[in-house]
Amino acid sequence: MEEPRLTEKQAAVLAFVEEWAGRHGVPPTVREVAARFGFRSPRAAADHLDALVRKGALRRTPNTARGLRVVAAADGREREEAGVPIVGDVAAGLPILAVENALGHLTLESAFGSGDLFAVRVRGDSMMDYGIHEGDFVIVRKAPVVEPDAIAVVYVDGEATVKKLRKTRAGYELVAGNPKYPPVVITAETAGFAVAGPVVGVVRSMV
Amino acid sequence: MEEPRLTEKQAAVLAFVEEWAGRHGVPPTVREVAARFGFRSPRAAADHLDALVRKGALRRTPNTARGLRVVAAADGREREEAGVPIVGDVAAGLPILAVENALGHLTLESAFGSGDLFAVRVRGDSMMDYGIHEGDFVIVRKAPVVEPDAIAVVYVDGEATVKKLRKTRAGYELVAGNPKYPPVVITAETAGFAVAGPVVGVVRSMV
DNA sequence: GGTACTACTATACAAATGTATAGCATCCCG
DNA sequence: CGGGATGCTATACATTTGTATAGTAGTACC
Repeated sequence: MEEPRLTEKQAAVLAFVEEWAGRHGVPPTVREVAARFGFRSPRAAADHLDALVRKGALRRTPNTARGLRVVAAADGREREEAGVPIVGDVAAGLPILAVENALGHLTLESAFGSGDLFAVRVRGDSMMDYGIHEGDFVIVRKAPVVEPDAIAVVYVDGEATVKKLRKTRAGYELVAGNPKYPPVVITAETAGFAVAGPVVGVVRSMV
Repeated sequence: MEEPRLTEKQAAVLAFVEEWAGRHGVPPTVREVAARFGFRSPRAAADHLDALVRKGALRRTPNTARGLRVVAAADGREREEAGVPIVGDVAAGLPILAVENALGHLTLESAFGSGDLFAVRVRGDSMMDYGIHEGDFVIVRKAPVVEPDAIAVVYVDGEATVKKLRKTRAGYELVAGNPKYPPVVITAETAGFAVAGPVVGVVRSMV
Protein backbone atom coordinates (compact mmCIF):
# COMPACT_ATOMS: atom_id res chain seq x y z
CA MET A 1 0.00 0.00 0.00
CA GLU A 2 2.31 2.63 -1.28
CA GLU A 3 0.54 5.83 -0.55
CA PRO A 4 1.74 8.64 -2.72
CA ARG A 5 4.00 10.96 -0.84
CA LEU A 6 2.66 14.20 0.43
CA THR A 7 3.92 17.46 -0.91
CA GLU A 8 5.35 19.94 1.51
CA LYS A 9 2.22 22.02 1.41
CA GLN A 10 -0.04 19.05 1.88
CA ALA A 11 1.98 17.90 4.86
CA ALA A 12 1.73 21.37 6.31
CA VAL A 13 -2.04 21.35 5.86
CA LEU A 14 -2.28 17.94 7.45
CA ALA A 15 -0.16 19.05 10.38
CA PHE A 16 -2.35 22.07 10.80
CA VAL A 17 -5.51 20.00 10.81
CA GLU A 18 -4.02 17.77 13.46
CA GLU A 19 -2.89 20.63 15.57
CA TRP A 20 -6.17 22.46 15.33
CA ALA A 21 -8.13 19.35 16.15
CA GLY A 22 -6.04 18.75 19.21
CA ARG A 23 -6.22 22.30 20.26
CA HIS A 24 -9.88 23.00 19.72
CA GLY A 25 -11.32 19.58 20.10
CA VAL A 26 -12.80 19.86 16.63
CA PRO A 27 -11.12 19.88 13.24
CA PRO A 28 -10.95 23.17 11.35
CA THR A 29 -13.32 24.26 8.62
CA VAL A 30 -12.23 24.67 5.05
CA ARG A 31 -12.10 28.40 5.55
CA GLU A 32 -10.11 28.14 8.73
CA VAL A 33 -7.51 26.17 6.84
CA ALA A 34 -7.56 28.77 4.09
CA ALA A 35 -7.14 31.56 6.61
CA ARG A 36 -4.18 29.87 8.24
CA PHE A 37 -2.34 29.63 4.96
CA GLY A 38 -3.48 32.94 3.60
CA PHE A 39 -5.58 31.51 0.79
CA ARG A 40 -8.10 33.94 -0.56
CA SER A 41 -10.36 31.21 -1.77
CA PRO A 42 -11.77 28.34 0.25
CA ARG A 43 -11.28 26.32 -2.91
CA ALA A 44 -7.54 26.32 -2.40
CA ALA A 45 -7.88 24.75 1.02
CA ALA A 46 -10.50 22.32 -0.19
CA ASP A 47 -8.13 21.26 -2.94
CA HIS A 48 -5.48 20.38 -0.44
CA LEU A 49 -7.89 18.54 1.76
CA ASP A 50 -9.15 16.58 -1.20
CA ALA A 51 -5.61 15.76 -2.19
CA LEU A 52 -4.98 14.47 1.31
CA VAL A 53 -8.08 12.32 1.08
CA ARG A 54 -6.94 10.99 -2.26
CA LYS A 55 -3.62 10.06 -0.73
CA GLY A 56 -5.23 8.39 2.21
CA ALA A 57 -4.00 10.71 4.89
CA LEU A 58 -7.38 12.19 5.64
CA ARG A 59 -11.02 11.28 5.59
CA ARG A 60 -13.88 13.65 4.92
CA THR A 61 -17.58 13.48 5.55
CA PRO A 62 -19.32 15.30 2.72
CA ASN A 63 -21.59 18.23 3.45
CA THR A 64 -20.59 18.20 7.05
CA ALA A 65 -19.14 21.05 9.02
CA ARG A 66 -15.63 20.17 10.12
CA GLY A 67 -16.06 16.71 8.66
CA LEU A 68 -12.36 16.00 8.73
CA ARG A 69 -10.61 13.06 10.24
CA VAL A 70 -6.91 12.47 10.27
CA VAL A 71 -6.19 8.89 9.28
CA ALA A 72 -2.42 8.92 9.16
CA ALA A 73 -0.63 11.08 11.63
CA ALA A 74 1.96 13.31 10.05
CA ASP A 75 4.59 11.64 12.19
CA GLY A 76 3.39 8.18 13.15
CA ARG A 77 3.80 8.34 16.87
CA GLU A 78 2.36 6.23 19.60
CA ARG A 79 0.70 6.94 22.85
CA GLU A 80 2.49 5.55 25.86
CA GLU A 81 2.13 5.86 29.56
CA ALA A 82 -0.28 8.00 31.46
CA GLY A 83 0.47 11.60 32.05
CA VAL A 84 2.56 14.05 30.18
CA PRO A 85 6.32 13.75 29.86
CA ILE A 86 8.30 16.45 31.57
CA VAL A 87 11.21 17.40 29.45
CA GLY A 88 12.91 20.15 31.36
CA ASP A 89 12.79 23.81 32.07
CA VAL A 90 12.03 26.53 29.62
CA ALA A 91 14.88 28.96 29.73
CA ALA A 92 17.63 26.38 29.60
CA GLY A 93 18.66 24.85 26.35
CA LEU A 94 17.22 21.39 26.05
CA PRO A 95 16.49 18.73 23.49
CA ILE A 96 12.76 18.81 23.82
CA LEU A 97 11.96 16.87 20.71
CA ALA A 98 13.47 13.75 22.10
CA VAL A 99 10.83 12.42 24.41
CA GLU A 100 13.31 9.82 25.49
CA ASN A 101 14.92 12.55 27.49
CA ALA A 102 11.87 13.02 29.61
CA LEU A 103 12.61 13.82 33.20
CA GLY A 104 9.50 12.06 34.31
CA HIS A 105 5.80 12.13 33.80
CA LEU A 106 3.43 14.74 35.03
CA THR A 107 0.08 13.53 36.25
CA LEU A 108 -2.42 15.14 38.50
CA GLU A 109 -1.58 12.58 41.12
CA SER A 110 2.14 13.12 40.93
CA ALA A 111 1.78 16.86 40.94
CA PHE A 112 -0.69 17.23 43.76
CA GLY A 113 -0.27 14.11 45.78
CA SER A 114 -2.87 11.46 46.25
CA GLY A 115 -4.74 12.89 49.18
CA ASP A 116 -8.42 13.55 49.25
CA LEU A 117 -8.52 15.97 46.40
CA PHE A 118 -11.19 17.72 44.43
CA ALA A 119 -11.31 20.43 41.83
CA VAL A 120 -13.46 23.48 41.45
CA ARG A 121 -13.55 25.96 38.68
CA VAL A 122 -12.81 29.56 39.53
CA ARG A 123 -15.18 32.31 38.65
CA GLY A 124 -14.31 35.95 38.82
CA ASP A 125 -11.03 37.75 39.18
CA SER A 126 -10.73 37.90 42.92
CA MET A 127 -7.51 35.91 43.00
CA MET A 128 -5.83 37.45 40.01
CA ASP A 129 -2.80 38.68 41.91
CA TYR A 130 -2.04 35.15 42.99
CA GLY A 131 -2.09 33.92 39.44
CA ILE A 132 -5.47 32.29 39.72
CA HIS A 133 -7.72 33.36 36.91
CA GLU A 134 -11.25 32.96 35.78
CA GLY A 135 -11.84 29.50 34.40
CA ASP A 136 -8.89 27.93 36.17
CA PHE A 137 -9.41 24.70 37.98
CA VAL A 138 -8.28 24.90 41.55
CA ILE A 139 -7.18 21.66 43.16
CA VAL A 140 -8.12 21.44 46.81
CA ARG A 141 -7.12 18.95 49.44
CA LYS A 142 -9.98 18.25 51.74
CA ALA A 143 -8.90 19.34 55.20
CA PRO A 144 -10.55 21.25 58.01
CA VAL A 145 -7.45 23.22 58.90
CA VAL A 146 -4.91 24.98 56.77
CA GLU A 147 -1.58 26.58 57.33
CA PRO A 148 -1.35 30.26 58.13
CA ASP A 149 -1.57 32.48 55.07
CA ALA A 150 -2.49 29.59 52.84
CA ILE A 151 -4.77 29.99 49.89
CA ALA A 152 -7.83 27.92 50.58
CA VAL A 153 -11.37 27.22 49.58
CA VAL A 154 -13.81 28.16 52.28
CA TYR A 155 -17.54 28.36 52.69
CA VAL A 156 -19.05 31.58 53.81
CA ASP A 157 -22.76 31.60 54.22
CA GLY A 158 -23.19 28.52 52.10
CA GLU A 159 -21.11 29.92 49.32
CA ALA A 160 -17.68 28.64 48.37
CA THR A 161 -14.83 30.97 47.56
CA VAL A 162 -11.08 30.93 47.11
CA LYS A 163 -9.27 33.28 49.39
CA LYS A 164 -6.07 33.74 51.24
CA LEU A 165 -6.71 32.75 54.83
CA ARG A 166 -5.14 34.94 57.41
CA LYS A 167 -5.47 33.96 61.02
CA THR A 168 -6.46 36.64 63.47
CA ARG A 169 -7.08 36.62 67.18
CA ALA A 170 -10.80 36.66 66.68
CA GLY A 171 -10.85 34.14 63.88
CA TYR A 172 -9.87 34.59 60.25
CA GLU A 173 -9.53 37.24 57.64
CA LEU A 174 -10.23 36.32 54.08
CA VAL A 175 -8.01 38.29 51.76
CA ALA A 176 -8.66 38.44 48.03
CA GLY A 177 -5.87 38.60 45.53
CA ASN A 178 -7.28 41.73 44.04
CA PRO A 179 -7.44 45.16 45.66
CA LYS A 180 -10.93 45.57 44.25
CA TYR A 181 -12.26 43.27 46.92
CA PRO A 182 -11.94 44.16 50.57
CA PRO A 183 -11.02 41.53 53.15
CA VAL A 184 -13.78 39.62 54.84
CA VAL A 185 -13.58 39.26 58.59
CA ILE A 186 -14.59 35.98 60.12
CA THR A 187 -15.25 35.67 63.81
CA ALA A 188 -16.52 32.85 65.91
CA GLU A 189 -20.02 34.23 65.48
CA THR A 190 -19.92 34.21 61.70
CA ALA A 191 -22.55 31.77 60.57
CA GLY A 192 -21.98 29.23 57.87
CA PHE A 193 -18.23 29.44 57.85
CA ALA A 194 -16.15 26.39 57.17
CA VAL A 195 -12.83 25.50 55.63
CA ALA A 196 -12.93 23.12 52.70
CA GLY A 197 -9.20 22.84 52.47
CA PRO A 198 -6.02 24.37 51.11
CA VAL A 199 -5.47 24.94 47.43
CA VAL A 200 -2.67 22.63 46.42
CA GLY A 201 -2.63 23.41 42.75
CA VAL A 202 -4.02 25.13 39.75
CA VAL A 203 -4.83 23.67 36.37
CA ARG A 204 -5.55 25.95 33.50
CA SER A 205 -6.66 24.77 30.11
CA MET A 206 -6.08 27.23 27.35
CA VAL A 207 -7.45 25.03 24.67
CA MET B 1 -29.50 12.23 47.02
CA GLU B 2 -31.40 15.09 45.53
CA GLU B 3 -28.38 17.16 44.80
CA PRO B 4 -27.35 15.71 41.49
CA ARG B 5 -25.23 18.26 39.77
CA LEU B 6 -26.31 16.84 36.46
CA THR B 7 -29.84 15.77 35.77
CA GLU B 8 -30.42 12.41 34.18
CA LYS B 9 -31.19 13.98 30.87
CA GLN B 10 -28.17 16.22 30.99
CA ALA B 11 -25.94 13.28 31.79
CA ALA B 12 -27.45 11.41 28.87
CA VAL B 13 -26.78 14.30 26.54
CA LEU B 14 -23.23 14.57 27.80
CA ALA B 15 -22.69 10.87 27.29
CA PHE B 16 -24.08 11.12 23.79
CA VAL B 17 -21.76 13.97 22.90
CA GLU B 18 -18.82 11.96 24.14
CA GLU B 19 -19.86 8.88 22.28
CA TRP B 20 -20.53 10.71 19.04
CA ALA B 21 -17.23 12.51 19.22
CA GLY B 22 -15.46 9.23 19.70
CA ARG B 23 -17.19 7.58 16.82
CA HIS B 24 -17.22 10.39 14.30
CA GLY B 25 -14.10 12.21 15.22
CA VAL B 26 -16.08 15.40 15.62
CA PRO B 27 -18.67 16.38 18.19
CA PRO B 28 -22.32 16.47 17.13
CA THR B 29 -24.22 19.54 16.08
CA VAL B 30 -27.08 20.90 18.09
CA ARG B 31 -29.49 19.35 15.64
CA GLU B 32 -27.78 16.00 15.75
CA VAL B 33 -28.23 15.97 19.50
CA ALA B 34 -31.86 16.92 19.05
CA ALA B 35 -32.36 14.15 16.52
CA ARG B 36 -30.87 11.56 18.84
CA PHE B 37 -33.28 12.44 21.62
CA GLY B 38 -36.24 13.05 19.39
CA PHE B 39 -36.47 16.75 20.09
CA ARG B 40 -38.45 18.61 17.49
CA SER B 41 -36.67 21.82 18.21
CA PRO B 42 -32.95 22.46 18.22
CA ARG B 43 -33.65 24.75 21.11
CA ALA B 44 -34.27 21.79 23.37
CA ALA B 45 -30.85 20.36 22.66
CA ALA B 46 -29.21 23.75 22.94
CA ASP B 47 -30.81 24.18 26.32
CA HIS B 48 -29.25 21.01 27.57
CA LEU B 49 -25.88 21.89 26.16
CA ASP B 50 -26.03 25.29 27.77
CA ALA B 51 -26.96 23.71 31.06
CA LEU B 52 -23.94 21.43 30.78
CA VAL B 53 -21.75 24.42 30.14
CA ARG B 54 -23.18 26.21 33.10
CA LYS B 55 -22.34 23.23 35.25
CA GLY B 56 -18.87 23.03 33.90
CA ALA B 57 -19.15 19.66 32.21
CA LEU B 58 -18.91 21.02 28.71
CA ARG B 59 -17.38 23.89 26.88
CA ARG B 60 -18.79 25.61 23.85
CA THR B 61 -17.33 27.91 21.27
CA PRO B 62 -20.01 30.39 20.24
CA ASN B 63 -21.13 30.59 16.63
CA THR B 64 -19.05 27.61 15.74
CA ALA B 65 -20.21 24.45 14.07
CA ARG B 66 -19.73 21.53 16.43
CA GLY B 67 -18.07 23.82 18.90
CA LEU B 68 -18.43 21.39 21.74
CA ARG B 69 -15.81 20.08 24.05
CA VAL B 70 -16.29 17.67 26.87
CA VAL B 71 -14.43 18.90 29.92
CA ALA B 72 -15.50 16.30 32.42
CA ALA B 73 -16.13 12.74 31.40
CA ALA B 74 -19.70 11.69 32.04
CA ASP B 75 -19.00 8.07 32.75
CA GLY B 76 -16.67 8.56 35.64
CA ARG B 77 -18.98 6.46 37.76
CA GLU B 78 -18.74 3.13 36.07
CA ARG B 79 -15.36 3.33 34.50
CA GLU B 80 -12.00 4.04 35.94
CA GLU B 81 -12.11 7.18 37.95
CA ALA B 82 -8.81 8.63 37.01
CA GLY B 83 -8.08 12.17 37.91
CA VAL B 84 -9.68 14.50 40.37
CA PRO B 85 -13.41 14.96 40.79
CA ILE B 86 -14.78 18.30 39.71
CA VAL B 87 -17.44 19.47 42.07
CA GLY B 88 -18.47 22.83 40.75
CA ASP B 89 -17.53 26.45 40.65
CA VAL B 90 -16.22 28.48 43.50
CA ALA B 91 -18.53 31.41 43.91
CA ALA B 92 -21.76 29.48 43.69
CA GLY B 93 -23.06 27.72 46.73
CA LEU B 94 -22.48 24.06 46.37
CA PRO B 95 -22.25 20.92 48.46
CA ILE B 96 -18.60 20.32 47.86
CA LEU B 97 -18.10 17.71 50.51
CA ALA B 98 -20.22 15.18 48.73
CA VAL B 99 -17.94 13.79 46.10
CA GLU B 100 -20.87 11.80 44.81
CA ASN B 101 -22.06 15.02 43.31
CA ALA B 102 -19.03 15.38 41.14
CA LEU B 103 -19.57 16.87 37.73
CA GLY B 104 -16.96 14.60 36.32
CA HIS B 105 -13.30 14.00 36.62
CA LEU B 106 -10.47 16.24 35.74
CA THR B 107 -7.52 14.59 34.08
CA LEU B 108 -4.70 16.01 32.10
CA GLU B 109 -6.10 14.37 29.03
CA SER B 110 -9.60 15.71 29.44
CA ALA B 111 -8.30 19.15 30.20
CA PHE B 112 -5.76 19.50 27.47
CA GLY B 113 -6.94 17.27 24.71
CA SER B 114 -5.28 14.24 23.31
CA GLY B 115 -2.44 15.48 21.25
CA ASP B 116 1.25 14.91 21.51
CA LEU B 117 1.88 16.73 24.74
CA PHE B 118 4.81 17.48 26.91
CA ALA B 119 5.44 19.63 29.92
CA VAL B 120 8.20 22.02 30.83
CA ARG B 121 8.74 23.93 33.98
CA VAL B 122 8.83 27.68 33.75
CA ARG B 123 11.71 29.68 35.07
CA GLY B 124 11.66 33.39 35.51
CA ASP B 125 8.89 35.91 35.50
CA SER B 126 8.74 36.70 31.83
CA MET B 127 5.16 35.52 31.40
CA MET B 128 3.76 36.88 34.62
CA ASP B 129 1.15 39.04 32.95
CA TYR B 130 -0.34 35.98 31.33
CA GLY B 131 -0.69 34.22 34.62
CA ILE B 132 2.27 31.94 34.06
CA HIS B 133 4.61 32.02 37.01
CA GLU B 134 7.94 30.66 38.04
CA GLY B 135 7.72 26.99 38.79
CA ASP B 136 4.55 26.41 36.81
CA PHE B 137 4.41 23.49 34.47
CA VAL B 138 3.47 24.56 31.00
CA ILE B 139 1.73 21.97 28.88
CA VAL B 140 2.75 22.11 25.27
CA ARG B 141 1.30 20.41 22.25
CA LYS B 142 4.03 19.41 19.88
CA ALA B 143 3.30 21.21 16.65
CA PRO B 144 5.36 23.11 14.11
CA VAL B 145 2.74 25.78 13.61
CA VAL B 146 0.71 27.81 16.06
CA GLU B 147 -2.10 30.28 15.79
CA PRO B 148 -1.39 33.96 15.58
CA ASP B 149 -0.84 35.55 18.97
CA ALA B 150 -0.70 32.19 20.67
CA ILE B 151 1.50 31.57 23.65
CA ALA B 152 4.03 29.01 22.61
CA VAL B 153 7.30 27.38 23.46
CA VAL B 154 9.99 28.17 20.92
CA TYR B 155 13.67 27.56 20.55
CA VAL B 156 15.92 30.48 19.96
CA ASP B 157 19.54 29.69 19.52
CA GLY B 158 19.20 26.32 21.15
CA GLU B 159 17.38 27.72 24.13
CA ALA B 160 13.72 27.14 24.85
CA THR B 161 11.41 29.89 26.06
CA VAL B 162 7.75 30.61 26.51
CA LYS B 163 6.59 33.64 24.65
CA LYS B 164 3.64 35.10 22.90
CA LEU B 165 4.21 34.55 19.22
CA ARG B 166 3.25 37.43 17.03
CA LYS B 167 3.51 36.95 13.31
CA THR B 168 5.17 39.68 11.32
CA ARG B 169 5.89 40.08 7.66
CA ALA B 170 9.49 39.16 8.13
CA GLY B 171 8.88 36.31 10.54
CA TYR B 172 7.90 36.43 14.17
CA GLU B 173 8.05 38.64 17.16
CA LEU B 174 8.42 37.04 20.56
CA VAL B 175 6.59 39.07 23.14
CA ALA B 176 7.07 38.49 26.83
CA GLY B 177 4.27 38.85 29.32
CA ASN B 178 6.26 41.32 31.31
CA PRO B 179 7.24 44.85 30.29
CA LYS B 180 10.66 44.25 31.74
CA TYR B 181 11.58 42.15 28.73
CA PRO B 182 11.64 43.66 25.26
CA PRO B 183 10.27 41.72 22.28
CA VAL B 184 12.62 39.54 20.31
CA VAL B 185 12.48 39.80 16.55
CA ILE B 186 12.82 36.66 14.50
CA THR B 187 13.51 36.76 10.79
CA ALA B 188 14.19 34.08 8.27
CA GLU B 189 17.87 34.53 8.92
CA THR B 190 17.66 33.95 12.64
CA ALA B 191 19.63 30.85 13.35
CA GLY B 192 18.37 28.13 15.58
CA PHE B 193 14.77 29.24 15.65
CA ALA B 194 12.02 26.68 15.80
CA VAL B 195 8.55 26.36 17.19
CA ALA B 196 8.03 23.58 19.69
CA GLY B 197 4.29 24.13 19.92
CA PRO B 198 1.52 26.09 21.52
CA VAL B 199 0.95 26.18 25.24
CA VAL B 200 -2.35 24.47 25.87
CA GLY B 201 -2.36 24.59 29.62
CA VAL B 202 -0.70 25.39 32.87
CA VAL B 203 -0.33 23.20 35.91
CA ARG B 204 0.82 24.70 39.14
CA SER B 205 1.60 22.69 42.19
CA MET B 206 1.56 24.60 45.41
CA VAL B 207 2.24 21.68 47.69
C1' DG C 1 -48.44 32.49 45.38
C1' DG C 2 -44.23 33.59 43.22
C1' DT C 3 -39.92 32.53 41.40
C1' DA C 4 -36.54 29.47 39.40
C1' DC C 5 -35.22 25.55 37.03
C1' DT C 6 -36.11 21.79 33.87
C1' DA C 7 -37.77 20.35 29.52
C1' DC C 8 -39.67 20.90 25.84
C1' DT C 9 -42.48 22.92 20.76
C1' DA C 10 -42.53 26.02 16.88
C1' DT C 11 -40.69 29.28 13.82
C1' DA C 12 -37.33 32.06 11.90
C1' DC C 13 -33.00 34.50 10.95
C1' DA C 14 -28.27 35.06 10.02
C1' DA C 15 -23.95 33.35 10.09
C1' DA C 16 -21.01 29.52 9.20
C1' DT C 17 -19.66 26.30 5.97
C1' DG C 18 -19.14 22.78 2.07
C1' DT C 19 -19.22 22.83 -2.65
C1' DA C 20 -19.51 24.14 -7.63
C1' DT C 21 -17.94 26.63 -11.69
C1' DA C 22 -14.43 28.97 -14.26
C1' DG C 23 -9.98 30.26 -14.89
C1' DC C 24 -4.69 30.89 -14.64
C1' DA C 25 0.14 29.52 -13.90
C1' DT C 26 3.88 26.22 -12.84
C1' DC C 27 6.20 21.99 -12.84
C1' DC C 28 7.18 17.19 -13.80
C1' DC C 29 7.07 13.06 -16.72
C1' DG C 30 6.65 10.16 -20.62
C1' DC D 1 5.01 18.40 -26.83
C1' DG D 2 1.00 17.28 -24.17
C1' DG D 3 -1.28 15.77 -20.18
C1' DG D 4 -1.69 15.52 -15.42
C1' DA D 5 -0.87 17.03 -10.89
C1' DT D 6 -0.08 21.07 -8.08
C1' DG D 7 -1.54 25.44 -6.29
C1' DC D 8 -3.83 28.99 -6.51
C1' DT D 9 -7.96 33.47 -7.43
C1' DA D 10 -12.72 34.86 -7.74
C1' DT D 11 -17.52 34.36 -7.25
C1' DA D 12 -21.61 32.23 -6.14
C1' DC D 13 -24.82 29.07 -4.27
C1' DA D 14 -27.28 25.90 -1.03
C1' DT D 15 -27.05 23.80 3.15
C1' DT D 16 -25.77 23.31 7.58
C1' DT D 17 -25.88 25.10 11.85
C1' DG D 18 -25.96 28.23 16.00
C1' DT D 19 -28.99 31.21 18.01
C1' DA D 20 -33.03 34.23 19.06
C1' DT D 21 -37.86 34.82 20.17
C1' DA D 22 -42.15 33.21 22.01
C1' DG D 23 -44.71 29.99 24.26
C1' DT D 24 -46.38 25.71 27.27
C1' DA D 25 -45.95 22.57 31.34
C1' DG D 26 -44.30 20.29 35.30
C1' DT D 27 -41.63 20.42 39.55
C1' DA D 28 -39.23 22.28 43.51
C1' DC D 29 -38.61 25.68 46.89
C1' DC D 30 -39.43 29.35 50.04
